[in-house]
Amino acid sequence: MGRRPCCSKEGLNRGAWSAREDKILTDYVTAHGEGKWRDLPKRAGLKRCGKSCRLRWLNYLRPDIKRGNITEDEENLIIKLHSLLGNRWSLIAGRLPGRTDNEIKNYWNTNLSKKIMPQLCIRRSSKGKAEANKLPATADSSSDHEAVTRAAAEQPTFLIKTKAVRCSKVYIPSPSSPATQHEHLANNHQRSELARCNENTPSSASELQVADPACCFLEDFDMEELISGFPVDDAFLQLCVDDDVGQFTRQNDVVSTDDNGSLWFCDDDAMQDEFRGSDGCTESQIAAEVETLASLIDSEEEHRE
DNA sequence: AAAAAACCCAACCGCGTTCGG
DNA sequence: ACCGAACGCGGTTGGGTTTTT
Repeated sequence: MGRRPCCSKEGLNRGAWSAREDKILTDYVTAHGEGKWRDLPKRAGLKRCGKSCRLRWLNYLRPDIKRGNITEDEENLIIKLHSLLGNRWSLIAGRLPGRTDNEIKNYWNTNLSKKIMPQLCIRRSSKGKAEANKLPATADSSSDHEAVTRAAAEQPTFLIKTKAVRCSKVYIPSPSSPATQHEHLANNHQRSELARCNENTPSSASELQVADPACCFLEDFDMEELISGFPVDDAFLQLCVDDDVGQFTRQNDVVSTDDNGSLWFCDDDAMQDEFRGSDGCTESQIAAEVETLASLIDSEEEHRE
């Protein structure tokens, strides 16, 4: 059974939006608020798919949208966040007020990816691609591809794997290495702060100042996702079996430890091996990155005030 | 000046996740 | 617990604009 299309495409406008359509959509959303995108076109009298309306509103018409002129600070933040989060554009955009995920994604693809990884800069153009499609793969093009793959593999990366792709495992590195004893999560107080963030309990500003800046920064991230980069000890293990955090063990995942004492919420040995064998990303590197990011954002917010 | 190539970004598409009945 | 609808996300495409030849 195929997926039902989001709407009937027949008789609908496609492509660029006209000023009149923009006005209709803006007026409608201003009057009725966001949501119910599927019904919106009919109610507003637009010949557009609901999805298209949503996208147009979120990426272009919203009043708080900031357009163009990405500042150096924003650029640095994007680079930093991308190194931590990868292509999680919506998360990155969430840290850049007024910027949309689409804008950041485009900006990354057209500007930053070249700056960061010039060796990966193989132009994508519809014409070029059409040409490429016409031509059989040459020795040169395949070696280019290999070079790109190699460069990508060699590129140091400190990604926080915020969402498992086709896998629900959560990997918690071993506490045994000295590097795992990094300061800002080394005591139970801070760990409990972390747990509280996870409960989505609103914390007062003063409370948050007491907590680790990294924790404050992490407050509105999905802690279940981010926790994969943190060390584990007995107290944390206990948290895992408590109801509040017990969600880590959902979906029939099996909690196990490996030879290094690392904790796995996954019973797939092959995947564990693959994950372990990936890059050399250490907990301390992640911690340092998060801390840097936290102070960066703090200073940015101070600057705005 | 014209054609081709490159660039840029809005919009589309399909899939995964969340929500509500 | 299940299922379908709605939503949200990230990858990709298409076409307008700018730059190069």
